[in-house]
Amino acid sequence: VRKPATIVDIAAKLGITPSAVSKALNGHPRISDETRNAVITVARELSYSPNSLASGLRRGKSGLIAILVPGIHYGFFSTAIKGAEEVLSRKGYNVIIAQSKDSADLERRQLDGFRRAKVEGIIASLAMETQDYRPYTSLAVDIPLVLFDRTISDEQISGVMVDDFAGAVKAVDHLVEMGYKRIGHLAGLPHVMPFGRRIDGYKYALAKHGLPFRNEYLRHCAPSKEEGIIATEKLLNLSEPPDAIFAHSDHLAFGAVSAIRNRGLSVPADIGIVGFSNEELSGDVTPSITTVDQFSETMGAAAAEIMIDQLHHRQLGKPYTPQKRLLSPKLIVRQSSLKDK
Amino acid sequence: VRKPATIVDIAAKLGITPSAVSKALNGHPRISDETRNAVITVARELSYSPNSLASGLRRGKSGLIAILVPGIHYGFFSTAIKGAEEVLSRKGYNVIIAQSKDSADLERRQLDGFRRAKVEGIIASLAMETQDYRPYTSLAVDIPLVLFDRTISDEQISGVMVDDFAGAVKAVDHLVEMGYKRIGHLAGLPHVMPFGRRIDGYKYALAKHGLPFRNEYLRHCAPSKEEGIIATEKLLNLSEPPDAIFAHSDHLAFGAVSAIRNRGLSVPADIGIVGFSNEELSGDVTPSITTVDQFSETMGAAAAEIMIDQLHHRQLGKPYTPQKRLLSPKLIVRQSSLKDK
DNA sequence: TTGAAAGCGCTAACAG
DNA sequence: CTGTTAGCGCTTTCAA
Repeated sequence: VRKPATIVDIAAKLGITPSAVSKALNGHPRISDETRNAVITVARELSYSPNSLASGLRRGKSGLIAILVPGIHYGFFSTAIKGAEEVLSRKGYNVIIAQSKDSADLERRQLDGFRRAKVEGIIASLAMETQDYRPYTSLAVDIPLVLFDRTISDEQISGVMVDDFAGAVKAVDHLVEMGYKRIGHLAGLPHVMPFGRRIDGYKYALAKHGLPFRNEYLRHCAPSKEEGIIATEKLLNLSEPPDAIFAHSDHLAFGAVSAIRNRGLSVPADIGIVGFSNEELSGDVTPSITTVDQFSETMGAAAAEIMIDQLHHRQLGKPYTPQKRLLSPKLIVRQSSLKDK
Repeated sequence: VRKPATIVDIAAKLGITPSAVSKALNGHPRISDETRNAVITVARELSYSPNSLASGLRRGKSGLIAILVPGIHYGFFSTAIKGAEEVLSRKGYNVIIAQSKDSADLERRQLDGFRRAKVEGIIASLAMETQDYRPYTSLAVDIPLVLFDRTISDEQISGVMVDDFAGAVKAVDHLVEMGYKRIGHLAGLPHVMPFGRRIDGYKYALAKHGLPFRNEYLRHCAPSKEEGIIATEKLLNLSEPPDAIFAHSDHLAFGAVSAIRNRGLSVPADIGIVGFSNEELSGDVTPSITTVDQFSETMGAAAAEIMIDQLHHRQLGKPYTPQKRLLSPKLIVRQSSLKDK
């Protein structure tokens, strides 16, 4: 295990000083082409690789950007990470990731880890459990922060989200158009912003169409198939069960389909279903699931772009006004809501 | 934007030296409890956060471990990353990730980025395109490396994989048991180790059951639904088409089902299907897909554990013998292969 | 155009 | 038990 070459080694070999080597390597203007080329040649010979811990320490820049998500394995988040990673690595940053597992405590610890690693910026989506936003607001004072999807409504923090309210309205509008009249909602925890917005949109759309909001048609659940099954069974047990369900995630929608079929009922003939998120396989199941696309990859990329912009301002010492980007969701109509009227 | 506190600030406030502070903070034995507690108190007051660039530079340890995968958004890889991240972050490492997008060139560049970041170890799965393994073999000389799933058969490099040969045999055995006789294979590129092994297992199992291997029953394709459709149509156009298909990915299996149904044929009555990987929704589609589970999360976790072990040896200056871990895949029988005999 | 010198924040001998 | 000193590899004035 030989020691990696440093700029001192290169300097020694050429009989010049490390500072000259540094300048040559960093495209500094005040250096002769001759020296520069010589340096580059020797650097290659010694297979020199810059030590970014050292340059980071010196310049106060680690070249690291962190991404924190509840869980890497969820289709939505992994796709968002993909979108962000591509933008960030193209700009020369290394991307560090961590998961909160929806725990406020773990989330804090991961943010601490980022702080120690001296990341230049943090892109994050809140843990479901998080209700105390101070770890984020205080973080944002020192480190550029961009939240996505599960954001907070703080003017000082940049955020990217989809218009969840509009998405929910589109979903309900569509169900009404298809002739469904008693529309239930498998909702998320209302304090999580996107979930709350979806609930608001659901209520708004019902009212718009002159449909009553019924408390027993609103069920809160975590976004898993299992919870979807349980919640749907509860709905089906009502004396007057819904004839359509708007689920706040596709996983819930899968559960709903499964519960409905277990009762010998059919989707979409008896009960219509619309999900949310457009998971990878939502179009491949039978019946295929009508859903609201959130453009997760675009969200990740947009968050990364805002981060780059913010970093750029900071570098120039310019003041930065936090950005809010709102993407327009898209309804994707598939079999699960296509009632034959 | 105030400057973050350093150990010098803490030392100044207490009238001691930075080195004493360092010892107190790192649980060094030669320090009085009194001083230690005082230091900890002041550290908290100043909301001190260690600078791991500085300590990393000094100690030659960055606290960073890198994971390189073809694409973060594939269910298999994101789950493996999740498994690895949990082990690594529990051990106090920060995890940096990058994707090769199956390009050998990008893969190289990402590895370079890791090298600059002075990561302590690299966990990777090869790009599909990669046939020249030198970037990895030469890397492994300097930096602990663990490959998973898409590995190379180099004794000097640790690896974690599933027994793809056995998995393929299980798949074919099962189809034969169900009464299928003309079994085709939607295969991957043979130079990618797991895909090659699956082809070998397929051939071996055919022979074991006294079934002929027919070249026209073997089709190479990338693991996507689209390619699955195309390849399956080719198979169906044969004068004597297969009555079962073993696909090397679930996505291909989805495509196969779709192509078969388009011909007015049924799965599993006319043609049986077995996939590979157990994607998240493979049990939820109709018909549900029989598949071979690879335990992706376990693979990621195992790779991380081997890495920790390897790092541990290195720290103690002990020689390390590269580990190979082979997980046993599990056949999950679902509707797509359940022929009514 | 190049060199000399200082220092980023921390740790590890070694001395006291 | 605590302090002194030196230096990890790099960048950045400032001077030559």
